[in-house]
Amino acid sequence: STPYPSSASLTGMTTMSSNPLEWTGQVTVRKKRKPYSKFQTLELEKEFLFNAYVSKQKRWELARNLNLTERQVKIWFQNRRMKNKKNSQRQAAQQAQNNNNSSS
Amino acid sequence: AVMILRSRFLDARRKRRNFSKQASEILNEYFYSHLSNPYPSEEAKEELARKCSITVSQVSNWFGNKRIRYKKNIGKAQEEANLYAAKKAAAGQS
DNA sequence: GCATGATAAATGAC
DNA sequence: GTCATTTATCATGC
Repeated sequence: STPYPSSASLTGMTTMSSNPLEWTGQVTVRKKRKPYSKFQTLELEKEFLFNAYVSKQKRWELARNLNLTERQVKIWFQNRRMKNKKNSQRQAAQQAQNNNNSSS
Repeated sequence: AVMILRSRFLDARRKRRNFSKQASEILNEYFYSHLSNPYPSEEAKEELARKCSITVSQVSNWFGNKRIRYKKNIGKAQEEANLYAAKKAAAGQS
């Protein structure tokens, strides 16, 4: 259950004896991560406050106003929801820890 | 703007601490003993988290950073790899 | 001054 | 859609 297709046969490393670790090879060419501007992040956060799930119409508007692609807006909301979830879990764990300490 | 400032205080990077020597030892031993597939299962992550006294997310962060930084150092010194490889060999002796 | 841990964009599996 | 990742970047430790 590896995250990426480990087809090591495409770069001709079949007879490479020095490095047999297939997981070190990245197959796909991914675009470089580029941090968003303060304005872009702020506008996205404001919309996220209204609803964590953005409609296709709203997504199109955000993409045009913030000079982003619809795919970038979609992924931003996905990542933002994961961040929210993670923070909720963190707070829940912290609260449980506090309850344990107070009950002892 | 207020939310940005608030998020700065919730940002764990503001209060980052290095892991203990024992924790780093445990994580490195697992990494180099599973070098062919350094992707611990959820159960393995939980066990590592307990042994290291850190959270599962911190274990995931550590392996993510370790994998990418190991990959970038292939072809360079990598004496750390040799160190743990020797340690593993010594442990495997009869 | 880099080493290190955590987070922010971006991808792919499912 | 979620979610475990990869990767660059950030912020800190020392």
